[in-house]
Amino acid sequence: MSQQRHGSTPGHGAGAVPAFPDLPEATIARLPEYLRALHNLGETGADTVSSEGLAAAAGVNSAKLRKDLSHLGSYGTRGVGYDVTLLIEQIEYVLGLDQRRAVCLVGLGNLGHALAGYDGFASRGFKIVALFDADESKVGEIIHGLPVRHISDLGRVAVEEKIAIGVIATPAGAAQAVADVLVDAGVTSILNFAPCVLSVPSNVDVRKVDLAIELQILSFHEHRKASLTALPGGRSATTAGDQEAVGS
Amino acid sequence: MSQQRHGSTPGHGAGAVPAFPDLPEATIARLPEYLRALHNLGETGADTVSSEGLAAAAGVNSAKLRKDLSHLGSYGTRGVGYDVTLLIEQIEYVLGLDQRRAVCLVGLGNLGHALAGYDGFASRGFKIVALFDADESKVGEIIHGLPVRHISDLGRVAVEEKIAIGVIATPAGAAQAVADVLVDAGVTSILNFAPCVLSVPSNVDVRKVDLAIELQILSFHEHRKASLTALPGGRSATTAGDQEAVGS
DNA sequence: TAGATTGTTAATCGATTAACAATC
DNA sequence: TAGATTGTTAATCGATTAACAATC
Repeated sequence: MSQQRHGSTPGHGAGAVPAFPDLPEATIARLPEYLRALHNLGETGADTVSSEGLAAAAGVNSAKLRKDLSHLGSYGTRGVGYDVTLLIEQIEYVLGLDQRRAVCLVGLGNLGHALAGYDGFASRGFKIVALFDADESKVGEIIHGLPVRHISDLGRVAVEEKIAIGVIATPAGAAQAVADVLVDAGVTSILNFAPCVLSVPSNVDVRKVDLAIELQILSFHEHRKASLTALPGGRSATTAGDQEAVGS
Repeated sequence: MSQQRHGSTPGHGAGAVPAFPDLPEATIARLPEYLRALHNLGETGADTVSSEGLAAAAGVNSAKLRKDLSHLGSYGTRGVGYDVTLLIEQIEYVLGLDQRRAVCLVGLGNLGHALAGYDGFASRGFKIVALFDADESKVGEIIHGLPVRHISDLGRVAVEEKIAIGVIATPAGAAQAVADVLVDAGVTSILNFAPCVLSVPSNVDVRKVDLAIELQILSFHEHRKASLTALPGGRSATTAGDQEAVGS
């Protein structure tokens, strides 16, 4: 689901060329998936890829892929497909991945600890530059090469290090206060792992990842499937469904 | 965004009362958020809550909340609001949280280790009952009270322990093989943290959490906001936007 | 009864999809 | 040219929202 409203760019200067494509939220959320698939294809040595091929690799249908890419402009060649390298460059440009963005991580419990060491960040255009925790006994500890600083330094360091994205991995009770400090320090993007709603100004983007919610959604479907098999006309779980790839 | 297609319950037995409400995917994804908000409200001693109040606590607007809840049936009282306890019971029933579901976790690297110790699972209706890894040197290690087993035991144990949900936290290269074993063992719900698309039969639900993708989506918005401030008619990031809560 | 708030309606909006004309 | 595949159109579908009648 989309996680954040964005005021549709109000009143451009008359006649100004829009510096930036106005992409549908659903498209934005899929671009990183296409990018990952393209990187994989590039490693296998492919120079070009058809919408059909890329769509399969990204787990979507080809009409949706072409529609999504058409919002970026016209970077395919009819009869041929898309140039893998060119498309990677285009998507990375739109996603703003041509510049490495500084990330700070707040909260070094179980999850924060794991996030601090997560390879996927560094390998995909992000650099964790600072760690913070409220627990004095953790301050000074070196985690994956970075020292833990006290949360009271967050505001100052966020400005100094030009933090672009703040990741909140604190307990729910502390998350809003951390968000407030981040916002005051000028951070306009927050990734929130705490199970709570954050209140922020409308120019700040928040995305939320809630692991328990993901399980609860799966639980709903388990419940639904169980009730179907129990139903008179219901299809049994083992016979139902054609073998088909997943995604959307 | 929704992550999985669901064949719309085909051909019920004639006249059979549907055992289960057919909820929109977007509604399902919000129910856990409402549930969390309701638990918070319950702890503060509230007996009833209005759609306005609950919506605010869950970060959505009240029309959406009422529409969502109307799909469950009619559990509010006009002029009064919703009974907190009753609504909790209803949502928990629909989400299938009245029965504790057994979860297994595959892949005990950085992230898997953190997930194994994540409180949010146990406290919200799930129980991790087994851990698996391909690395022989990890087998036998006790992590948060559970022994790590070798992945070759996954199929057998998944059946024995009646695993309802498999969580994949392996590297991307191993994820599909793990999914195949889970599916063979009859597991029909998978939460995938590996950055890759899984191919599974259509009766299996997959949800995907990709941390780097979340950052890339935020990066897009950072890029967009930066391009706005550079624009002639653009609003500066610091003056833009009314102070408003986030969500949806 | 008067006030409050739900549940529903209907309009609107955005996303998906199939089909195909454009074009390499 | 013939075959392949994009980019776009238009129809469809699902989700959101404001407004309000129903009703506690």
